[in-house]
Amino acid sequence: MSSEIVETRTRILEATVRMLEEHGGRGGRMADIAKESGISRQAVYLHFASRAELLIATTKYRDEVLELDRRLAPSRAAKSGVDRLTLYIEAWGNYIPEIYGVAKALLLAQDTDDAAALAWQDRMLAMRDGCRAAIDALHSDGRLAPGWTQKEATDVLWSMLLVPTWENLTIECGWSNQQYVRWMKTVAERTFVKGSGD
Amino acid sequence: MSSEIVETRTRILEATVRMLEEHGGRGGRMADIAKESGISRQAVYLHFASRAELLIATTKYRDEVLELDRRLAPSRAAKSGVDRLTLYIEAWGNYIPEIYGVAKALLLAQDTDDAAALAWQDRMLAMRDGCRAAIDALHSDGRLAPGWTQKEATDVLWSMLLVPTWENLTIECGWSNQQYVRWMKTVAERTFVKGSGD
DNA sequence: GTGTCAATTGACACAGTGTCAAGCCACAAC
DNA sequence: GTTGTGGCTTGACACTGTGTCAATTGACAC
Repeated sequence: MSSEIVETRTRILEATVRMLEEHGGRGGRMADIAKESGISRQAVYLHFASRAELLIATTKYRDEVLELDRRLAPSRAAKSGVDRLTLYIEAWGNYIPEIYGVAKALLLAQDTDDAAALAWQDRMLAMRDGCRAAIDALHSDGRLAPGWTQKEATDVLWSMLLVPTWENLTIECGWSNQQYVRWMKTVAERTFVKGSGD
Repeated sequence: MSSEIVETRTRILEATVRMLEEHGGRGGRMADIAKESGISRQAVYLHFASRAELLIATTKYRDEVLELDRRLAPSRAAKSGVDRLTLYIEAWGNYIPEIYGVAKALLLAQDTDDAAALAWQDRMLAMRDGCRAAIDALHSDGRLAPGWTQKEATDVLWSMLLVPTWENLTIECGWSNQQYVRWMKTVAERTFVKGSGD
């Protein structure tokens, strides 16, 4: 039955998630993942051609399971640019901790694997689109702070929402995720919104 | 003569810098570095016990050669908190591109090597001190924007000045370094300085 | 000459990825 | 009932890169 194929594949993906979440992206060798899946190391290669491919598939799988699209809906439906901006930060900021393990592994795999680098870049460019949409909405409302071009503002917003920044604030500085979301919103408002009374 | 030891050691360090700058932190295997130094691979191990140790030594070496301390002096001598903040961003922002290759390599080595992780963390904590000093100065002037605790403001400033953010803005977004410095100053002022007229 | 010391050569252990070939086993078709 | 077929197993092996070890060379110092 092909449902068994799917079953094994899914079992590998779930095991990968578990291993990576547990080790924070480090470790999680093919042999470990195989063991965790309850199959042989070679069997993993029957489903995924390489470690990079497995990581990429796991990333996509997580996005589906965690319903990234649904989480972004409130931002898309926002009535004002300011709302769009803060709702986007909220959605993304609450999403990062859920994907951190897998994301970190893919981030690290970039070093040695071009396919992984490309996949991560794709992922981040999709995230950039959300930033761009928020900045564009702000601009349409005439509330983009003076001095910014839309591209520059998008680039900065994008960069400040990157995983390493989140990583530093939460893991290194000990912030809660709530704290992260709250302050990123504040920083973004003060930085990008015209006349944000402080 | 021990001057010859130093000479070889320095030659290795210089070669390491060249290799890492060239490959943007990727590549630069021990064999490559040895070849670039004009000695055998094993000879490198006579001077540095491991790749991680070599990377750490190279980082320190660069800080000395590039006179990081001297570059930070203007910020330390600043009369106002606002000046201290912007001069610090300027110094650090202009320093990153000079160390990027080596920094990136050390950053990547963190994954597999605990000593490298520790060394990088040390390095970043030193950078955090500069951020803290700037925020403290701002606070002393009574110009820290309302809402911030000094720790939180320090954490955010620190995080936004991290190498990956610079990397994304310059390499990914194609910004010039001048552009990076200018906008980081602006973001920091709008975010942290009370009554920064926008 | 003898000692010392940096450096060389070449071999090897080890970890982790990825490949290959042979075989096992359950289930389906005829 | 035997013949496929497909998913999986086992075990061996190639390859890369790090780090170790031992024997040797060559220069310079005393």
